[in-house]
Amino acid sequence: MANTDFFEMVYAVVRLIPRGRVTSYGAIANYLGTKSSARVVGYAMNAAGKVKPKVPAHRVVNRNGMLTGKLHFEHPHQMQELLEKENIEVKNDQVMNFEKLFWDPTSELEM
DNA sequence: GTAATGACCTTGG
DNA sequence: ACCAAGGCCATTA
Repeated sequence: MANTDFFEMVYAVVRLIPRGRVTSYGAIANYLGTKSSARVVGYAMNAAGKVKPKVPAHRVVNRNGMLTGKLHFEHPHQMQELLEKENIEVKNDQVMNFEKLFWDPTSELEM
């Protein structure tokens, strides 16, 4: 039953995120054409851990580069750990050099 | 079917 | 500059 194609779209983009790179909900929503539905993107991440294959939701942060969804992970500290493993510096639940590591699908994919 | 919530973003005071 | 409120889309109760 075609589970919300919107979700799969989000998953596809998130899975395309290069290693050591991060993106924001609004960026994905914007790429999908529904920048107003940034909340829905976040909601999609809610089921990310239930979808197959699993989606690297740890590479998705809010516009401020803050790990807002880390609390929603199976293990809150896991998100920061994964990000650090990707060579990404995380301090105070915030991604350092966020603008530098920011990966915008609209610019990388859609161009 | 209506109401409330949410891993957000934008705009107004 | 900082604080507050609204809007959008989908899911769940």
